[in-house]
Amino acid sequence: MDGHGPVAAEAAGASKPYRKRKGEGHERREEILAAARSVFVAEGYEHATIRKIAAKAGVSSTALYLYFPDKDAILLEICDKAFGKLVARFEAIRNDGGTLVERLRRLMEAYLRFGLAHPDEYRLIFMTKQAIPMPFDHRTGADMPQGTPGANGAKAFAGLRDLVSALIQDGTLKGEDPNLMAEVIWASGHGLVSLLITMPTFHWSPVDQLIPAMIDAQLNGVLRKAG
Amino acid sequence: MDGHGPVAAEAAGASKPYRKRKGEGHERREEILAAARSVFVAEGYEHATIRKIAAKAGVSSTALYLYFPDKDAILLEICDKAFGKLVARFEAIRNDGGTLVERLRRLMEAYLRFGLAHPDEYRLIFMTKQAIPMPFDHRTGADMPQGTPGANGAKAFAGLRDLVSALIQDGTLKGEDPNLMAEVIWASGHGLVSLLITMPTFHWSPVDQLIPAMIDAQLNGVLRKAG
DNA sequence: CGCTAACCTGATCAATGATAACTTAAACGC
DNA sequence: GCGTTTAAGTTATCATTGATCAGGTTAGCG
Repeated sequence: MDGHGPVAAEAAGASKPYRKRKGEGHERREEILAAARSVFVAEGYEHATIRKIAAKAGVSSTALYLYFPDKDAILLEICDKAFGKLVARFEAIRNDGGTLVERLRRLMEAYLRFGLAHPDEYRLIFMTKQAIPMPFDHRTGADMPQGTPGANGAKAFAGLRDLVSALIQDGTLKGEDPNLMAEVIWASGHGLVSLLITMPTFHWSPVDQLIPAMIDAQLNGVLRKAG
Repeated sequence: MDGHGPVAAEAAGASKPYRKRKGEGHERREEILAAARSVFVAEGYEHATIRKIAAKAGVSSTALYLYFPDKDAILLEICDKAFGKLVARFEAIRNDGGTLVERLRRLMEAYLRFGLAHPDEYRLIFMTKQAIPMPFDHRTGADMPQGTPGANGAKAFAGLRDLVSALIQDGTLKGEDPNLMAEVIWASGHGLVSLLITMPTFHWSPVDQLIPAMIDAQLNGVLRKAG
């Protein structure tokens, strides 16, 4: 009992087929992802080991390598799916009512709250040395192949950048280069999220003061007249 | 030859004493720190293993545990020393000439450039899940015991906070709570540094545009009139 | 000399990510 | 039915990692 080996498929009673039918490996893949997800959110990145995930999925640890090249690929896929929700949220906000400035404000708040609500995913996507390839060239706008890990992270940035671009064009926002300004805005938001995640023991001001303070400071600093 | 064991003390020729005299263990401690530093900056945090450090120091891997409780303690001490330079820099800037606003601007730029110049140290202090204890209560101002790991990181923040406090008192800076405003300013700077470190493959605008853009945005957003 | 405490080592552990070689059963052709 | 192929999984095993343990050696003192 060393962590290897399959777990009795279904606790008690009749045994279910312990192996997928031919051509249905993708189901096992999904099961592994689900198991990985639960281990990952429960124990965090570092403690989500291959063996724990395998045990939870009811397969041997090696089975994971049939469906994923390595551990990072599994967790990255989970995180990228989580970011899919943020992208959807961004899309909704961009097509929302209200002025462009109001939308930018909501976008920033959505980003901050999302990061704080999913700290492990956020950390894996935006705070690990294993820099996500980011094969998406947001400068030329060339789309990256769908399904690429990190695609949703890049999409989210593109959403911000497009909104910033519109604000520059109608003269509301200072500066000329939408990429530069979007990078600055992103960085300031990222700074708050990542510091709060990394240093929970620091004596922070209440988050509900920090979030508007950060957004106000950025908007005031970046808009031609107070937002 | 498994990575254990002492390395021939001095490549060729007469052997030097392979053991420190009694009462001179602190020298060995310094040698280990120096070896750790060189491995750390050369190979980065993850690849700075106990065994590599020990080999470079010319002692067995076990010897490291005579002087440090664990691996993190070694690297943290190195990083904290590096941050000592930043603190000194901050102190110099705060006692500098120029207006308070000019000092704040220089402080921010110094922080950004320091982080980008020492990415591995920066990462270990401010970007690892192993949240530094931060036993320093910057709210009450109670000093933490000297030598505590992370002390210099906390000191640096205190330096920023005090400058912000002075700016609020003389009416130049918006807001009321110096801690809140300092946290916002810190976070925005940290965001830029950490993103640049984490995602080197992203198509960033040139750093020499990003740094002033970020500083201008923050200062404009946070000062009562444009800085 | 002989003792003691500081200094340092080799052997070893448990956990981790990953690979190689082998087994089992499902599907297909006949 | 019956063999063959091959997807699906397993067991055994590696190398590496941080860390501990029990012991050995030597400096320095009385």
